Amino acid sequence: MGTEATPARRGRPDKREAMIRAATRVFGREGYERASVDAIAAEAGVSKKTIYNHFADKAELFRTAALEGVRDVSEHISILIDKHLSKILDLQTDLTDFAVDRAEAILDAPDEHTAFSRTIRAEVTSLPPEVLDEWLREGPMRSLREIASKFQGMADRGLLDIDDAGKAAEYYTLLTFTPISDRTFFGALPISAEEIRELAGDGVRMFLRLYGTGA
Amino acid sequence: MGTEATPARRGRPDKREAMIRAATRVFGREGYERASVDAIAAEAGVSKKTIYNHFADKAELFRTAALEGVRDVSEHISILIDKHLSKILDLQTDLTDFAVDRAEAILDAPDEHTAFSRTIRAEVTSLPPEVLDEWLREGPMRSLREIASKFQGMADRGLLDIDDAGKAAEYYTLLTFTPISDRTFFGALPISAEEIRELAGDGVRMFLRLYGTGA
DNA sequence: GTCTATAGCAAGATAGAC
DNA sequence: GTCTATCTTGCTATAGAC
Repeated sequence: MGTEATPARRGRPDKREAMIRAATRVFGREGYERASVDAIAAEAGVSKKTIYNHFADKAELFRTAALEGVRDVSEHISILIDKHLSKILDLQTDLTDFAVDRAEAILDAPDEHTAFSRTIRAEVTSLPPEVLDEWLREGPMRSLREIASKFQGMADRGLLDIDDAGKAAEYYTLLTFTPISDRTFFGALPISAEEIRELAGDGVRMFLRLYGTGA
Repeated sequence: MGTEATPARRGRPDKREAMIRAATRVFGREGYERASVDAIAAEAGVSKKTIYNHFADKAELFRTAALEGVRDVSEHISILIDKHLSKILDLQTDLTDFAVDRAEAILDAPDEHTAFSRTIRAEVTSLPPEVLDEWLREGPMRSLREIASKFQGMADRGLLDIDDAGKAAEYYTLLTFTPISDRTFFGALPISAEEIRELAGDGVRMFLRLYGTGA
């Protein structure tokens, strides 16, 4: 009695987590269509039926992995934002360090989060619009909001010359993250740590030419 | 006698073209795995066997469509480069007009070239590396080279303040094309002509703050 | 070269025992 | 809830007539 007090306790949460982790890896490695539920079950160490007991179908498993995964990554980036953008000692250095850490967190993430995000981007036209919306809100838009908030604080202290903090955060991302993302096809092609740092540093220099105060 | 004088005459070139066009559309609409050779044959108005007579397998059909398609798009962009970047009357206007036309040529292309390019990007990890290399050379890298060449000419005439024309062309693309490409997931989500023009114009203003001479 | 028909297989989803 | 075994579908690729 009472063994199902919380939703999380239904069906052993560790197995559910194993299924989602396996789904993330296999979907990321193979893409949605090529990924077989058999392979996911094998990699999770459960039977296929167990997967169908927890998830209505392959699509629901994918959606669940997408939304839980993007929250994990966002949470990680949120921590990086606090670490690098709270107390600024040197703008060029701190903005570059954050850019490097963020690029590695997104494009070189463990547990195949990177490959899975690439699969999500490949499936935008097949994805239900509301799932894509939620993924964007919980992922890219959340990070953008948090960065904009830090930039506003820097502007208030005279460190940046900004009138629209949201736009500045967008250009910061465009200049320091997108070149790395584009060059590697979102983490699919290899890139050295040195090259990441160089691209991030170049981007920050450009960003400061647009938004710096010379302070 | 002599009906097979040129390779192009083998097997009616119009049918070959129809198959490649159909492949481009179906691969673009469905993605590689979901696209069935049956559907491609039906859309081309030929039987499936005819496809297998011309192409060894589904993968070769995909590769052929990829490389012929990227040449078409590059050719189109090459014409736009000559049209907008040869005689500069007003930098902001000419650079914006080119950015708008290029974005529409790539992200709103007829015959599903846009959707097919999106599928290629989704398949980078499954694609043979040499095919990806050739696709990059014939596509993005070719356009970049041509833009850099025009920028060098402008720098020589004192219109731009540039030391590395290749880098300038990369930043121009990053600032005027990538925001549109990112926002639409490479043409998957709709965007208005006004918004394209606004994003392109903003990007050019940023570009000129980085590379303009004030002339 | 082109078509109709089919072999052979992989994968999503389900049934039924425990 | 979990597993083994199976049903069913849809697809790539081929065979064989014209």
